[in-house]
Amino acid sequence: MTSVEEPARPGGRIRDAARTQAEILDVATQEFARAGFAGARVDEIAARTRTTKRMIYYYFGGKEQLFTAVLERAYAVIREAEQGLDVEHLDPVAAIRRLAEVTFDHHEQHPDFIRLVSIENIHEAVHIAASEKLGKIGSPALDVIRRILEQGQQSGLFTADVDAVDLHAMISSFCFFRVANRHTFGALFGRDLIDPARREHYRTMLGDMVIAYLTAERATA
Amino acid sequence: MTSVEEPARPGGRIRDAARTQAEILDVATQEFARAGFAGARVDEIAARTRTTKRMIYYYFGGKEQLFTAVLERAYAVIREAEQGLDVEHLDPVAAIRRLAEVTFDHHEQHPDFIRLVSIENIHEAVHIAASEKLGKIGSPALDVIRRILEQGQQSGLFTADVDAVDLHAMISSFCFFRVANRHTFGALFGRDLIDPARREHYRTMLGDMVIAYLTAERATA
DNA sequence: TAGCTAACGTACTAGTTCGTACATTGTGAG
DNA sequence: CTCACAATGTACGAACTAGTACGTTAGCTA
Repeated sequence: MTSVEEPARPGGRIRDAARTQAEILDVATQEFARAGFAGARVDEIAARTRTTKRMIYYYFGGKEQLFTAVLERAYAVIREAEQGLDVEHLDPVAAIRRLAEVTFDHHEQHPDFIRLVSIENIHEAVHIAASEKLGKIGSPALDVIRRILEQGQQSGLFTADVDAVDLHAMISSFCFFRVANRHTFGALFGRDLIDPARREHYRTMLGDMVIAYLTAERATA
Repeated sequence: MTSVEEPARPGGRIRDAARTQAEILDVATQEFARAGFAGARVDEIAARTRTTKRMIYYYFGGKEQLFTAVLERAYAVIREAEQGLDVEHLDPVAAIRRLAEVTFDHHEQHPDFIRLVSIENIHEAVHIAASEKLGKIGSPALDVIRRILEQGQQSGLFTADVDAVDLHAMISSFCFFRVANRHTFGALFGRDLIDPARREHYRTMLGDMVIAYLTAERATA
């Protein structure tokens, strides 16, 4: 989260377009994640900024476009994390496990991102569809998965014939659910999925699950 | 979904408290699922009912309580489906696979339920916490899982030392993600997780994954 | 059949919320 | 130094929205 924290120059306005925009995005991210799109209040966002509501409309055009901008920046962060993925030197099993751990860690560390994605799904991804930036950016993680999978399958280590997108879905679903559904799951089953005491347990469980799936003897269909 | 469809008696009001309440709940379920809690409009719910907004407040008290009532009924439906689970006669592997399939099918058939749960998580499960009905109802599925797991572990078939709650989370996460994140996933990766053509593929994948995890040789820690 | 009450409808209000018209000031270019 | 425009602030309004005050009717019961 690129947060902006310079103290206001005492007396007189500050004129810094980039800073103002970044600050609006920071606060808007929190507010949308807190209350959903409809529940978020433009006035509330403005109030928690060092600028005014006028600026939100000046820079972003409206509530809808602001939400889109928030989404775009949130996705940029995860793409960046995936860019830094360096697992090509590992053997396929270790590489997949490492990849799963990176996803696990990122989701855990960015609950606001998870909430934004949940919210965007309630709105059937209209903002992503409308965004040029988000439209056709394939995840860098996908390319990595593709290469590891190929290696593992050629060497005969991986028996499953999944493709990269499906494996990505499998890993994401576990990591996403753990964060997104934390509250209802906790309320209904009395178990906090985010409890630090169980963190390693779930992190290992995810890796075990994925590797077990990839390396299991498949019924000769 | 208990839907109400009797034609209105022509001329003159009908007086049927149960029917009115059920109809309000039906419409409210759709409206909340469509737009989230804050996005849902009480007036819109009333308009699509054969009764008026006054009745919503008469029977439910307010928007918040109406949402709670909607949640309560939605959870009652899934509990009912789980009650009908009859897998005790199967061997552990088949039983787990069957259980996963039932979850898979139910989630797919009740997208509104999934959306409501997503929405409730955005609100940090306050309505579940406030509800007496939803507070301490353990899922019937959990008991079933517990028994199957015990069987499988005693017979040495299952090597993993998961407990029922974690296995439930594992199965749910895949099924939930597939429905809940359908839109963003489709928009970003160009793959519709709900495409009927891939339904069997994912249904099998889930079973394979869970069984592989449960039966894999674990590293002797 | 009179009367009582649960069930229902109409019309309204107080407060909110997104968005904008208009006025103002900082600052870099020339 | 000044001038043009980007950046900013103030004040307001139109539309919406949850919730309610008050009046009406159906249908059971005594």
